[in-house]
Amino acid sequence: MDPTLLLAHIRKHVKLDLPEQQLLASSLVEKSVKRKEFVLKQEESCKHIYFVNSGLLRAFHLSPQGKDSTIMFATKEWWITDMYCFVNRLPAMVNIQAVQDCELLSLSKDHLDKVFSEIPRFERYFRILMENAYSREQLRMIQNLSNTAKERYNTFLNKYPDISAHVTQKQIASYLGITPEFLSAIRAEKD
Amino acid sequence: MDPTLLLAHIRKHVKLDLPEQQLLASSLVEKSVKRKEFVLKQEESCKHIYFVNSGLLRAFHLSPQGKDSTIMFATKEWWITDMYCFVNRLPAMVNIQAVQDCELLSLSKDHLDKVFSEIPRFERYFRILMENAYSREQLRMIQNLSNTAKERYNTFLNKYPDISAHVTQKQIASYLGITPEFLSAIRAEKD
DNA sequence: CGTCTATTTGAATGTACTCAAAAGCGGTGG
DNA sequence: CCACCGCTTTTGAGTACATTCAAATAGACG
Repeated sequence: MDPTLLLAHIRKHVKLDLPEQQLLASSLVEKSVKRKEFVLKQEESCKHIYFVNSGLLRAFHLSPQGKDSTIMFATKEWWITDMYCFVNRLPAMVNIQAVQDCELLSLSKDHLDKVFSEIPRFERYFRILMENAYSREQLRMIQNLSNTAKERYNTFLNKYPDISAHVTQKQIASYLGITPEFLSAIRAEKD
Repeated sequence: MDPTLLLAHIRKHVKLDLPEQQLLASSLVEKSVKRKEFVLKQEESCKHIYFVNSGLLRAFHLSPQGKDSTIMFATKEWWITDMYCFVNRLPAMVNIQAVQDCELLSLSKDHLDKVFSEIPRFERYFRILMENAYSREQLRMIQNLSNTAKERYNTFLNKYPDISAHVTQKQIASYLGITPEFLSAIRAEKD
């Protein structure tokens, strides 16, 4: 169990003393997942949130008609879960699957609540994370509403070069909300 | 300055003692805005977050081409600001305008940070708010990606009956990411 | 090497947009 | 109180964007 990367990430936002770091570390469980393996499946209960030490994950929703919509990708230093179902203790609406082999730190809802109570500065760290996550979603919403598919594709490439290099076009299309065929056509346009 | 509604809202999530309530109240400034008046304009600096005591507001982005995209509506008991620009102290990307006459409580970023430091339980309240806001955006994203305009329209009507009753179709269309003409066509369909 | 999936290409279709014009509705001033 | 003005909503025709389906090609993995 190596919380080094997480502690470094936390340090960018708040200071934890040594006992706090140890308490946090004791709440974490290491989890390795292989490429294509699922960390969470739709309809399952979503009791954990994951910090990515290495690798790449994709969160996606499957509609009743089978349409695949990518909610987010998560790489090194990102937290990922089905937040809605995690906080409300409801069955998951999204699948989380490894795109590459991953090393994760897993934190259960019960442990998280305990850590919040015992380490107010960790709750601050999380408040900041949630502000950023909310802001990011809002920004994505603005862009989805006001830009064409082509513009959204270029924005995605610029914003997440490391991610776009490791996921398939099908997965990017699913993130942009278009079909793989149409993404292919967009890419074929000169410039 | 009447923080009654806000204190009641906070009480649903955390307990504040009397001195904490008073400290919070002393950080708030009452603000009345008339129908059509702007609380925030794009490019301005976004230094405040607003709690809605009464009335109805709309946050929207105007693209360089003049396309109007509604980010959110806020009614009684909602907080509203351009969160991305508020937390990062950047010029606003969204406009916030009163749809109806409003009574607001305004809280500056500096005061908010001070309140976070002095009242950890208020920071918890905010952490919960941000989790909910993030979850809600994520849910909206799933629906925007996987549902047709007609389905999104029906979802909106069911989810926010009080809002849909008070905003124009043009504003709903802008929230759904479609043109007013197309929304009109959707409504005209039987069933 | 063979199989499975991703990507490309193309034709036909459907969904949503633009533009223009008419009809409806609400607020304001005479 | 009514008439007018401005904005919203509706309607329709023509167009553009994006999807579906099918088939061919290319890549990745065991």
